[in-house]
Amino acid sequence: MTSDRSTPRLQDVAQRAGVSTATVSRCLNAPEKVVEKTREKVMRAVRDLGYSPNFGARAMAAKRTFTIGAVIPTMENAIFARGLQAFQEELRQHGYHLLVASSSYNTDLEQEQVHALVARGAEGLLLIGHDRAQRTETFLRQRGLPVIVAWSYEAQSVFPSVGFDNRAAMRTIAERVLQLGHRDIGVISAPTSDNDRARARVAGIRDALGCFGLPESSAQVIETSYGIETGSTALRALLAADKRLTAVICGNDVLAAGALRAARQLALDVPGDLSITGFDDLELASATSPELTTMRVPHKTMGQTAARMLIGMIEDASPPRSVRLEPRLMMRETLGAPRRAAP
Amino acid sequence: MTSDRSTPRLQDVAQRAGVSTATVSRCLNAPEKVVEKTREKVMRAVRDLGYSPNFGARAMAAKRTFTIGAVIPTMENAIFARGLQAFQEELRQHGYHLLVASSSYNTDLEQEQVHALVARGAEGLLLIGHDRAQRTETFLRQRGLPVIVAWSYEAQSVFPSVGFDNRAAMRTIAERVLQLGHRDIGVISAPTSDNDRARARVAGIRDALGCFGLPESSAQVIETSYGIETGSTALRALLAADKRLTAVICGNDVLAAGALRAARQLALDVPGDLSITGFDDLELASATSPELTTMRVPHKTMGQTAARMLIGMIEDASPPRSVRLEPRLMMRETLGAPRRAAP
DNA sequence: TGAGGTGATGCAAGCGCTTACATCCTTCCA
DNA sequence: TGGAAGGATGTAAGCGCTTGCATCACCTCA
Repeated sequence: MTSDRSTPRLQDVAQRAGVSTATVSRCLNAPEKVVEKTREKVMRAVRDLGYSPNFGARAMAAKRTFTIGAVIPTMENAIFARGLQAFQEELRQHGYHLLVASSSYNTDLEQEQVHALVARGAEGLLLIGHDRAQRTETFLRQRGLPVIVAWSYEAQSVFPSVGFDNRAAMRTIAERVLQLGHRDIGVISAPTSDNDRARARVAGIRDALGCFGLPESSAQVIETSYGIETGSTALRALLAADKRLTAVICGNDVLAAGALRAARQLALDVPGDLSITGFDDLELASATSPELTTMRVPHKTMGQTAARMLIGMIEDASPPRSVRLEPRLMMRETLGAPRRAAP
Repeated sequence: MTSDRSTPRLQDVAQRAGVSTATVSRCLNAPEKVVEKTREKVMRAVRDLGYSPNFGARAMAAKRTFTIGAVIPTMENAIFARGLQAFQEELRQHGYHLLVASSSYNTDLEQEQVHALVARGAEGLLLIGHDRAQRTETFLRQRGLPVIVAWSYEAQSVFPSVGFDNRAAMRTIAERVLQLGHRDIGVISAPTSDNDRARARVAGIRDALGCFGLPESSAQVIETSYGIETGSTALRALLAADKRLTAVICGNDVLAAGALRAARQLALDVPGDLSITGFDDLELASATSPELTTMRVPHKTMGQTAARMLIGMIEDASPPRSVRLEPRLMMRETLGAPRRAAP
C-alpha cells in the first residue's frame, strides 16, 4: 500500500503511525477526539513525511472549503491591493482563505474567473462594481452563492454592496472646483466601458455642472487607461484643444499625478495656472509636489466590512444589507482659485 | 440520481444530455473525440445547467492541475504586483493558472502558504528571495516540486533563481553618490530581517564605502517599514542625528519618496542641500518633483522568465538554469554634487 | 454478403479525503 | 464480578471527476 510516490497521502501517515486513516483525519480536524498518545504518534508521522492534506480531496469529502474568492480588475492598481489586504486579514481571523483572480476590466474574463473560483470551491465571492455580463449574474444566482460587490455603493443592485457613492463623491469635488470660479474645465477619466465607477464619476461632474447652470459641453472629457504616462499625455491633449483650461479633474490619483507631471514639464504653476484634482488618496497623492487635492476612499474599512458581510452570509445565511461608506475630500495643494476670475 | 442540490455535477449534465458521464468529460477535455451532434447536445446541457467542473475532483482524477503558485511578501508593494502581472500573463498563454498568497515578509507564514498552495495542487512555485525557513526548503525538496526564486539572483542557491544582483546594483548607486563627493551619507533601508534583498542592498553600500576607503560607520543606517510616511519620519531622524548629511540612499522608491517629501517640508533643496536616491523605478519615481534618481528593475522580464522556466521544469523536467538580469541606473533629478565639497 | 476495421460511446475503477456507524476496550458501580 | 456506559478507534461508503478498456454501430472492401 505504501508507494514510492513523492507526495504522501493520509494512508501513508496512517500506516507509519500504525493507525487507521480515520484517526489521522481526526487528529488533523478534531484533535480533541483523539487520545493524547495516539495524537503524538500521528503528528510525528505527519512531520516525518512532510504530509500536507490534499485540498481537493478534503473539499470533496467535507463539502466545505473555507475559501472565499475575489475578482478584482487588476493587481496593478494600488487601491485594490490595499482593500484586498484588509479583506484578507479579516478573512484570516475567521479561518477563511482568499483566492484572488483578475479580470483586466473585461466582463468576459470576469465571467471566466468567477467560474474558476467557484470550481475551486469558493463559498462566497467579492466582486468589484456593478458592471458585469448578464450570464455571470445568472450563474451566481442559480447557485445561490453569497456575493458582495465592493467599491461602489448602490441601494438597488442585484448583489448587496459595500462602498461609496462614486457619483456624489465626484460631484463634491467638481462643485468645489466650480465654486472657486473655474469655468474652463477638463476631465481625465479612466475608460468608462465595463466600469460603472468611472462612469459614475463622470456623471458626478456633469451633475455639478448642471447645478451651476452650465452645459455639459463646458467640460471636455478625455478617457485614457491607467498610468502616470497616460495621464501626462491626456493633459497635453486637453491643453492642445483648449489653452484656456484652468482646472483638470482626474478620475484617479495616478492620472492626476501624470497630469501634474505634464504641467510641471510645461512650466505651468499648479494651482496658480492650473488646478488639478485626483481621486482615491493613494500614498502617491501626498508624495507629489504640490500634494494632490483628492478624495479619500475608505479602502480598509471597505475590505473589512466586505469580509464580515460575506462570512455572515455563509455562516448564518444572514440577510445581507448594503453598507454605504463616506469618502472624505482631502484639500491639499493642487486646487486653488483661477488666477483671473471667470468672465 | 438527479438532485435538488444547487450545484450541478457531471452526472446531471450527462443525464440531461442523455449520454454517459465519460462522454461529457470528453466533450470538456478532448472535444475532438466526440462526434459533433453529441457534443452539441452536451454543450447545451452544460449551458442550461450552468455547469462548472469541480476543480478538486478533476485534479484528483487527472493528477494534473495546470496551476502554479506564487508566494509574495505583500500585495501592497507595487513591484510585486507588476512582476506578478507579467508572470500571470505568461502562464495564461501556456494554459496555466496562477494562485497567489502573501507572506508579510514572515518565514513562518511563508511556510504555511507554501503548504496551502501545494495542497491546492500547485505544480510549481514562485518564491521571492532566498531567506526562508529550513523546513520549507526541506518540504519542497522532499516533494521535488519545481521552484523558482525571483527578485534576487544568486548563483549558488538551493533553488534556481531569476533576478538581479541586489548588492552589486546598490553598490553602483552608492559609488555614484561617493564619486560626486558626498561623504556624509544616510541610509534608509527596509527591514533586513527575513529579507535578503534588503540586506544585500545595505551590503552593497558598505562595499562602495570600502572601495572609497571609508569606514562602514561613515554611513548611518536606519531601518523602517514600507511606506511614504515612514520614509519621511526616517529622514527626519537621520537629520536629527547628523545635520551635515548631504545624501540619503534609500532601499526603495517609496521610502525615497517619503524622504523627498520630508526634505521639502524642511525646506531643503534637493539635490542642492540633499541628494536622495531610490530603488525599483516604480511609476512613483517619475511622479515626484524633482524626479527620483533610482535603479530600474526589469520586473516584467523577470516575471515572464520565471514563468517560462517554471513551465519548462514542469513539462520537460528540464534542468533549470539561473538567469541574471541587469538593472539600470536611471539618473534623474534627485542626485547631484554636494554644495560644499567634502573636507 | 460477411469479415475486419474504425470510430464513438459506455462501464467502472480509482484519485485522497471525511464521517456515520460499528466495534472494541476501559472504567465504574451494584 | 458482571454488565452497562462511554470513549477511542476502525470500517467503508461516498464526494465528482478522468480514463483504460470493453462494447457497439457502422462502413469498407473483397
